[in-house]
Amino acid sequence: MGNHREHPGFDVFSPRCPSRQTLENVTGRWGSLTLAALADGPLRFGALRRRIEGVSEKMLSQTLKALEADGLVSRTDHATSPPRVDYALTAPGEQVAAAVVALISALYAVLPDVLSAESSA
Amino acid sequence: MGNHREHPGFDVFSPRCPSRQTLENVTGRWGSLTLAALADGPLRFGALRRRIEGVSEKMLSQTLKALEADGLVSRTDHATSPPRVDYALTAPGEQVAAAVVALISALYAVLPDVLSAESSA
DNA sequence: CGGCATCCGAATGGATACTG
DNA sequence: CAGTATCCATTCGGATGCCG
Repeated sequence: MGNHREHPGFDVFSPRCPSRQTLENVTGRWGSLTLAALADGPLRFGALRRRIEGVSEKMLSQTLKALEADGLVSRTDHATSPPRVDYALTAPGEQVAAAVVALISALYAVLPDVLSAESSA
Repeated sequence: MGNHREHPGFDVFSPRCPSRQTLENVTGRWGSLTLAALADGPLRFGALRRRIEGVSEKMLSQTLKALEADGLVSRTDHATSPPRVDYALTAPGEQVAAAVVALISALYAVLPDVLSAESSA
């Protein structure tokens, strides 16, 4: 179980499958970090920006829009002054974010090997 | 357990942490698909190219090089005629690839929700 | 077959300035 | 604070041609 081949309806290897685009939104440059950041709980725009170091306003905005369009992230505009907007994971978003966090954990686990591989290059 | 916060030595949210670059290699446009493809076993360059539909020769070559430099993928040149080069996951690569496959599985599971979210946009 | 080198248009993405 | 708009440099990435 747990193998991607067990979902006959979708094929991420095919450019025409919608899963491909969603995969790119999720695994894109900022997508994975955004989901991982929100896995710890809802965050405001500015807090997200500070948490994901190096992301520009523009890219964060774009990334959040894509994830929101995918229904993985929800946006709550409190319409107050000063403005306050919260971003949070939806139920599907939680599922995907958990997998992203697991991937990052797996990465951390092998990073010592990776670093020694790079130093011997 | 399984949370990324449990690895104090590394922080993927910091641009200076080497894990960040590796994460981008793994989750990059073609990185995740390459790892997923190799999760089923070693493949030759051409087979890989056919499996990952839409990837160009140049990008596949570049992606494989990055993953090889990270020590996640191994390259075996049989030096025969006609040429034959096999790509396979290393032990660390297997760990990461398994997490990628799990992520894709999670994605498949929520895709119906994603698609309905998109259609109502 | 499995590459690498080059060219070039397209897309990405950051800095800055501006708005509600 | 939470964006949007514009400009611009960098990078991406496909097409082509060549090599062992």
